[in-house]
Amino acid sequence: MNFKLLHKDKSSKARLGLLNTAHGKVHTPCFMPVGTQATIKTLSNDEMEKCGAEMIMANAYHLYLRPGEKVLKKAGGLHKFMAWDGPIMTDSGGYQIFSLAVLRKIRKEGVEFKSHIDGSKHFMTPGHIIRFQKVLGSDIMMPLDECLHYPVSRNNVEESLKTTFDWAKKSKRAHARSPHERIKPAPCNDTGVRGPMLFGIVQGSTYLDLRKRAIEEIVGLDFDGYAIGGVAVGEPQDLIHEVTEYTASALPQNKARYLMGVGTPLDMLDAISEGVDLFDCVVPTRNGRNGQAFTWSGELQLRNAPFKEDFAPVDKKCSCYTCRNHTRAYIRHLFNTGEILGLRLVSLHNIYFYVKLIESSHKAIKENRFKKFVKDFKAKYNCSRFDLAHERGRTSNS
RNA sequence: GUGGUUAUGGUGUAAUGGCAGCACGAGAGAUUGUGGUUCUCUUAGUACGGGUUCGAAUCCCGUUAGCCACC
Repeated sequence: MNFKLLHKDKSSKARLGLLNTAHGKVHTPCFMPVGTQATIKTLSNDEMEKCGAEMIMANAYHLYLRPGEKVLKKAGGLHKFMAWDGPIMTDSGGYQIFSLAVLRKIRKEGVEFKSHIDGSKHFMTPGHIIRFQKVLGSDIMMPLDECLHYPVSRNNVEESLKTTFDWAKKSKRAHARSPHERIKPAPCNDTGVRGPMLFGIVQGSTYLDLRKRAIEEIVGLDFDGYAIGGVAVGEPQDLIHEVTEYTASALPQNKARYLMGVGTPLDMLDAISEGVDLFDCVVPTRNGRNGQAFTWSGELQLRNAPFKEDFAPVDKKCSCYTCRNHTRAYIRHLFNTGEILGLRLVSLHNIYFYVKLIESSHKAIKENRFKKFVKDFKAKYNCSRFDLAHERGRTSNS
């Protein structure tokens, strides 16, 4: 078994688990920082390890276009290429083909699209993408799927689900056919896992009965874990949680559950209490590069004027490198002057915060008080937002 | 001192006598299987004082300030 369920919280559906991969163990719930192009933007591997990140995410679509299969094969796989020894999950690129690439044509066999970089034409089948992820040496592979944006008609979802299911079957077959020898376990690896895992993806937009059907079909194929896809693609907050809760609770207990592309700290805590184990999201890094910091007392837009002479750390309760050494005023200055260090400092803090938030969740789940943990966190998180708005109101009135 | 010339948001610039516009800046917001990207919104101006005119950033007079040339 690749996934072991260790404990279930008694106050919610939250769970603790252990995911064994060819490159080491992953404690779930786990947040995976996103390193689309074989790098967590602006951060070094050393910094990621110090943050405590266990597994990272990369993207087959981007790496297929650049640097390409030839380079990655010669490099000896993605782990060697980017010098990251830990577990790596790779997204198939399904999402990118539908969000970035132009002129895409979906056929039964696969998808034809033009590169968003140079306009070159490509044709990808589910089999190609599985084989490429094996060249990468991915620990957890994702199959090609179709991710629809919200809102979308029921008819379109039904049609799309047929394609995604068909591609899931083909991915599964391609995985079974091709050998695993490209995975070389890390020297210290004691998980006994040799090959890559393949997860199945559940789509179905916000139609719960279609989700139900998709779950039955995908679970019937028996994947190593299951992903909830097509969530947080433009729908309102309450729908995100309704769909997540429904889908998570209908998935098998003994397999890892991965909520794709989510989310904010609040989204993650809600999803954990609904029984989700894995997350990836660009928010801590992308928003970090735009000056938004996540803290135990709320979100800060560090470019905002009130921080001009604020010589406190980003978060008093945080012990990351950024908070131990620098002030809000300094970081605001770096953003205002376009200095690269600003992007790095906030990205670093946000990743550290996300990892620590998840670690605190582990403790709370173990002690069966996760529901209260979430309630307390939310109270402080929203309270701070109010305080800041209140302060702003006061300064503008005076 | 004399002659010439110029003066438009914080900055740089538009506007045959007829709705003062643009860019940057500044202030805020958005971003969920990556956009260091982009988008949205807000802010703020005819140097000062007179005159001509239905109507003046625009024409006339004066003041102030800057720039150029000549004593």
